[in-house]
Amino acid sequence: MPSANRGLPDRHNKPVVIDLNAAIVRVADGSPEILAVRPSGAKDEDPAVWDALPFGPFDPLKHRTMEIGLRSWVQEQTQLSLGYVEQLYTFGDRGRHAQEVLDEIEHIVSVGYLALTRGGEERDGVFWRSWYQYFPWEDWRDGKPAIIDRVIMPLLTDWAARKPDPTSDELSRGRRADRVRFIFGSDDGNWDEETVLERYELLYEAGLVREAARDGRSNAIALGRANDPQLGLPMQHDHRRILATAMSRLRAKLKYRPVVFELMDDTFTLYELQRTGEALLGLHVHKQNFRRLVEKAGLVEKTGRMSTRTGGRPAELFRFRREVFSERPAPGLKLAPTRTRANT
Amino acid sequence: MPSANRGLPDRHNKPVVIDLNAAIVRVADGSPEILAVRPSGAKDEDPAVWDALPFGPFDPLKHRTMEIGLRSWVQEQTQLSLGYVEQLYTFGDRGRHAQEVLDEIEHIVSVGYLALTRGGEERDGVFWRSWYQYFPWEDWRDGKPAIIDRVIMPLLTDWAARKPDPTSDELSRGRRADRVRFIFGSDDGNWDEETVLERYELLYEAGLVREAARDGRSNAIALGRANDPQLGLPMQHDHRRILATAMSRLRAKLKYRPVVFELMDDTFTLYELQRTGEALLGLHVHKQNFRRLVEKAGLVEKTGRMSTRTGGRPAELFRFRREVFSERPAPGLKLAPTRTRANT
DNA sequence: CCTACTTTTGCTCAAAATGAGCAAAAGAAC
DNA sequence: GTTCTTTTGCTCATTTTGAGCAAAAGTAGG
Repeated sequence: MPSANRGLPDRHNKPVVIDLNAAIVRVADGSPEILAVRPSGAKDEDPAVWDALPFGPFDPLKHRTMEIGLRSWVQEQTQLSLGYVEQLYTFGDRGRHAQEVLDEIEHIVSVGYLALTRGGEERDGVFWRSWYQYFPWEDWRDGKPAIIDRVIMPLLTDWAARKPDPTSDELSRGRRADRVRFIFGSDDGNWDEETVLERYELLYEAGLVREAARDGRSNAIALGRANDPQLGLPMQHDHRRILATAMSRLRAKLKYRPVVFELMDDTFTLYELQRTGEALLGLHVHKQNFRRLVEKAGLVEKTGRMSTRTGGRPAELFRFRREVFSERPAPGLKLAPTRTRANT
Repeated sequence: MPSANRGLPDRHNKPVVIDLNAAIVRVADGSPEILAVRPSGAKDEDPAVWDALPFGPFDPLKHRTMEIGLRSWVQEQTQLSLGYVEQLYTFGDRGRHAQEVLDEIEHIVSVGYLALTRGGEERDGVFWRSWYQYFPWEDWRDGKPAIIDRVIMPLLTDWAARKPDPTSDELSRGRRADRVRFIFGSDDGNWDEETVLERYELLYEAGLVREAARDGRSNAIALGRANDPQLGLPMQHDHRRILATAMSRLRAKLKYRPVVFELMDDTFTLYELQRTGEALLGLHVHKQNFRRLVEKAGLVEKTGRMSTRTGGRPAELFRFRREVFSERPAPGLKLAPTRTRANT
């Protein structure tokens, strides 16, 4: 077999252990929710216990691919069978997991996945929570979140003014200010809803999230504030980072691939579709233009039936036009934010 | 420590071994090239020996992150220090690696990376090769590659007409025809240059690439043709799949992030910039519009100097405007293909 | 110096896409 | 009926896009 030769001399790798993590998303009535787990026995309200994403091991002997492995234990753990699944990123940082893991013999590499679903019950220890509870600054549907100007920007500006730790591989001070300015977009005009991950990592570096303190990245000035619930709920391990990655990916993908429909019921009104899009993006869009876009792109087709639960004029029920998959570049929702409020 | 609790009961994962693979890209004079390695001792011309991507182990004890590990042995192996590096995808399929690996005790998970660079010498066993030698059907710069109509489409059409193997999780027959039509875009009009990976996987499934035969996925009818050099050079392991992933990612990213400049010299003419863009996309773009786009996006600035090696009127030399990084959504080249040939 | 040739650069123009608002239609609630 | 709410249809100015014409500024060859 020609392929039997390897390009390089043999070597012995250190064995590691693979952890699969799932950010499972649904949208329930305008709220984008992700499935969280808590250690059995922990009280729901105990703030000292942090949520986790569902996660589990990858056993290459049991499952042919990682995705199959993921589906299998998600099913077991949560009684939920996943539809759309997409790999996000593989994190392998040493010391990423907190102290408790450092002295384990094994090294853990964690592979993050994004999954979309339409529903699923809660059970004890498994429940849905709005992702904006972990990322309060990401929801701009009612304008710029107050938390940004009231808490985040002051702390970040302060952090940017300080000298970076010489041991870090960070650049100069001016850079910090730049990063803050264009990642958090000091003026509203230019909020980029896709850079969720960059924002989280900035907050982590600046020591403004609790995970940073846990990992020994202390920030005396910010320390008190990092416990502020307005800075979002923390998660175990690096799960909040994985969630941020999932949000970034989903917000981007929405625009060029018809993935929203994985989250919709079989039939829906155009406004319901718009609402889930907005929920995910954390932004408002112009209603009439949204409708024009969706119809012209041929993403939906009329069912002929009407929905009466609108409160106003009944809305036509639509369904996803599956044929778009056979029409070349299957498009998404090119949602552009509206700047004007008051457009109901 | 609150984070010390784990969401789930302890479990014992099977240890696996992590392989890092690098698709290292440069563009030399209109040719997009990737760095390939051959086993030392193998003759360059021997077609029974397949190229590989540079790859190496990840040792979590030696390197803090996978990316650092990657950079380090790429440096050792190829004397090349990488600039831009981006993680692509983690492949964990059992049986993905050919037979020779199946009886190894360890399971291998391979993480693919894309890296961009400006040059670098060749050494024995390490050399640059146009990526279109591995993917001849991806270069549309001189119109639709003849190979598609002459070899690929007939074989695929034939394959689509046959019944899928009942053991596979494939769908019905009509689906196959659909997939062929819209992934390979039977009529030119709708070639999507970004779906490199989908096309490779289709060819793999249909048994039209040599790796498929190696992995035991036989296709009697296509078998003779899979050795046709026009179907591209094979690579060891799943390296051609990783390369396809890299091409897809790079072609997509080009359009929304200023990554081309990682491949350019310090100063360049606009046409040189266009040529590398075209080389990567495998398409032609309208010259005047390209210039308009690039200048209006503020991606470049004049240096004042001129280039005389144009053969015609001297061209102004430009440089990348680094400030774009501090101006919100750092844009890319929104290259749209030209349909008209003969626009020089 | 003059004449082709080549390539860069500037500009125009029609067609399509985008962003925003006005207003009629069709129900529910009272 | 009248009022309120929401859906739906349409218009309109502005930008963006795709494509082509033509002048400018060199080189190469006589």
